[in-house]
Amino acid sequence: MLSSDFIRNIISRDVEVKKNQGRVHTRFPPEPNGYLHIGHAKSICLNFGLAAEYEGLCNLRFDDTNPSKENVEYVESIKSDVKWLGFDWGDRELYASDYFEQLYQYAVQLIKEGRAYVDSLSAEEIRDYRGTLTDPGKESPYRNRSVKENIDLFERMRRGEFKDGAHVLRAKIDMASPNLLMRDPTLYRIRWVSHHRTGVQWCIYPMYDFTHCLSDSIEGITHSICTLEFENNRPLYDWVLDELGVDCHPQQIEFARLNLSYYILSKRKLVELVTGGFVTGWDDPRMPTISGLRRRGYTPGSIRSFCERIGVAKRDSMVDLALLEYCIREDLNKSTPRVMGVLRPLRVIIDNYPKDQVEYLNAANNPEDPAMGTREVPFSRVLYIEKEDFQEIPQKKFFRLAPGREVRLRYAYFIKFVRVVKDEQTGEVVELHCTYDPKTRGGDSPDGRKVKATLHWVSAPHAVAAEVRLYDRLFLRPNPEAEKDGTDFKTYLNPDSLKTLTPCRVEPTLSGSPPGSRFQFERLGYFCVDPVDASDEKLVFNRTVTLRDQWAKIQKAQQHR
RNA sequence: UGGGGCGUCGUCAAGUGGUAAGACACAGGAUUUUGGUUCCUGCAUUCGGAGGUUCGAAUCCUCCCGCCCCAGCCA
Repeated sequence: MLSSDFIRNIISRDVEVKKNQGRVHTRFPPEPNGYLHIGHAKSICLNFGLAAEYEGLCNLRFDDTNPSKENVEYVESIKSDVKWLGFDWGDRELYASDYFEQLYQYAVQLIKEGRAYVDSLSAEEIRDYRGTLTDPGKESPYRNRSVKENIDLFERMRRGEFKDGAHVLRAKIDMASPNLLMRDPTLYRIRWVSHHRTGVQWCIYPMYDFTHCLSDSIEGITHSICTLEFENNRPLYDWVLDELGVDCHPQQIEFARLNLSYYILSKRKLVELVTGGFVTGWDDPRMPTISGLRRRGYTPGSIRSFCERIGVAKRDSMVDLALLEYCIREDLNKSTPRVMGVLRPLRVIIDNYPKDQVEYLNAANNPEDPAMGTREVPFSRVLYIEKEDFQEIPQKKFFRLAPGREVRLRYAYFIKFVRVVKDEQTGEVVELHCTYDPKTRGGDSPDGRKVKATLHWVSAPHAVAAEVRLYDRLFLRPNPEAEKDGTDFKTYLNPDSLKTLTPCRVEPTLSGSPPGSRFQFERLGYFCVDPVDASDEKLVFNRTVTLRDQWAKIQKAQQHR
């Protein structure tokens, strides 16, 4: 076993002592009320990973007990995201709503045993009766209704004789419990809402605490893994199963949910970003959703690797975004073809290059992997280079193109600066004139002369226009939710999280690239063809992540000096 | 101020009485036709704090401090 964490320790021990006959059966139980995000990926990798490691099974179970917030769009997105991440639930696509009848019968059993009652207090009254953190609650006047009356009322609740909120079914536990969840928790409420799967079949719906443990039990789950905030619910989880005397009593184990710096992983807040138009949708490449990361160009493997590296523990933590970026670079570096594209084009004229000549130069598709072959890149008298690769008055440690300098054009020639042409009005650099050394074809100098920089470039007449979207972190602060003064998290939205550049110039091999295809633009970063907005006529690239950038660090250090 | 959890490097995280793994980040250096990659090197005499037990403590005990969760007919 590669990784060791407290959950795997528990399960290993259980398997060793043949608990559950040595069987391991987990489940991933999303509520279909939003899209999955990278925090869910942690749970998915954990639950499906455990099942795989211990040769067990993992169910996909939708926890769909609150029809007013759930819908099929979410169900479909969740299925496709889990699948995309590389996991398979076989024929075990399950729904808590499939157990509604069974759950109802369990509730009846609880009533018959005198462990549940129909309460007719209003929601506000129930809140008042619950007490506070320090004061015990008091018992509802309806708490001692007879079993017969409770059964009658509960049946009529099901039949639809009452309005929303008229009655609820409550467990009869202990109104003085120091654990508020044990103060007669609600088990069923009346909701005249159509359910995305059961339609109008039901007007009463079971609550999470009643549903979850029993669904686990029904499915034969051995280890029910959830996040820390459910730790308080565990006594209730166990209470329900114990009172009902079910055969299968899974063990609930809680771990800390993921927090990622410069992002937000609260479903409620992500919904807010989507509905408020702060992003273009759930799959906006700036979103930490699985669909957003996918559109951004992240690979399933990189996300799985990330989830392995962050580990599993019980302490609240904030994982550095840099780790996620490390994982995607690591994956893409090995697998992605190199290509040249100029984001902010600056025209360069090679004065001594024959006017109508075109040469095709050989370029490696991936220096990391010769098996990926080579391609021919056209070179001509007029080229584009990156604006930031020229400085008229070079700053310290800048060793790209500048007056008097010679640099290499990748896979092409050494070129030497001749003169700069500026806009008379603005003083802006509009064009460069250079000369090339024909003896350096391919990028090597026969006289062994060295050059300090290699630039990427594109032949102007052959270049293909493209739109490039530069994405950056969504928030300015590492933890936008933690600002104590009550500031709204949206205050810290990064105004530069998206920069759209157009027209950019990319090498001709890129025309017609299929949606979703990934490339490394040399010296810039990893990009993928946007699966939504790109078309045959229009190339659109999303920047997945930049390359590590030593030069950017030097510049930053110089600024701070 | 009730109850339940958690505190090990900047960030994650192993460690379960025998003398602080690993990863990311960071800092140097080597290689390099991507200021990329790769490769070396460095990076917690110390585990929230204070006492105690022990030959020996991050691990056991006591007290203290800090952070998170719970008062939905949400999950």
